Amino acid sequence: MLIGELATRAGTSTRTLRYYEEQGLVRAGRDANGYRQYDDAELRVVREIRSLLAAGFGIEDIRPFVACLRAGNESGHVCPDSVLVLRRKLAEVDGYLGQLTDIRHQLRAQLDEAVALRESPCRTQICPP
Amino acid sequence: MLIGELATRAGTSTRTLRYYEEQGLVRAGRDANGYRQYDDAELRVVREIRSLLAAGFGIEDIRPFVACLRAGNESGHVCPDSVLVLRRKLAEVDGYLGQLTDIRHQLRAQLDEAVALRESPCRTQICPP
DNA sequence: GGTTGCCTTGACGCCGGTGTCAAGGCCTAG
DNA sequence: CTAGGCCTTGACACCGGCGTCAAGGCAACC
Repeated sequence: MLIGELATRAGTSTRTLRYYEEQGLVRAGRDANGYRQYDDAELRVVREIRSLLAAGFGIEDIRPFVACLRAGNESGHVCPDSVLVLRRKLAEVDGYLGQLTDIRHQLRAQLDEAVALRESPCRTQICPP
Repeated sequence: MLIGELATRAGTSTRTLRYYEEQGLVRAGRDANGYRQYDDAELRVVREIRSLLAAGFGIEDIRPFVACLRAGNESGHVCPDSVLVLRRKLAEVDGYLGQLTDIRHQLRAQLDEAVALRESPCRTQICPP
């Protein structure tokens, strides 16, 4: 499988695949032409990468998952190193959730306050020109 | 008030204040030396900016709030334009919250699955060297 | 006069995952 | 022979809010 086909099948671009290879995540053989030749298994790897990236993982975080897949596992997240990353990421996400929730409350409060002021009989706000 | 003092009082750096000025958010007069001279009111403006940035707003989003403050309002979020931005941001934040919540569920599920596999009598995972 | 500490503008670096363009090689079909 | 479609490496652009260094002016004190 050439790079264009893999890109299409994985729903991404050739540029992206070359980047993953540069980062040591994806492996490719070479044809006599110098064209990259991909094993069918790489499709799973690329999909795993894309899925993890979409979930907010960074390239470094993804390495153990790929290694886990390459070791012959059905899924990339069953190995100890992957589990560590999963735990860390879960804690991170919980942190973000907490912050976002606080921010949401603040926004809600400010919005309510602004609306209340606008609807009050005495309109106090002065707007820019 | 010179830039260093404002920076200290606002809890930020001179670089940051110059950047805000470059973005048209903060205003400064000039001494005969060419030194920036700040009005006391700018401290409030800078604090408003910092607070909004911390809440995830971008520079562009912040403009209406500053304009609102400059128009003489007690708070920057009572003007119509600010309210629009607040509404938009609230929706955005809700979107992020939804996504993060989904991701959290996925992480949780994958983590639980991995742990279950590890603790099962039949250890199926094969780990990388 | 020299040192210290403020100020000035200008400009590059970062982070991370791509888009995109350049310049060229390989292969196939007309 | 040529046109077109695949491939190659290399390298710059992006986004946003600064950090940080460079080179120099101004003010005040010893």
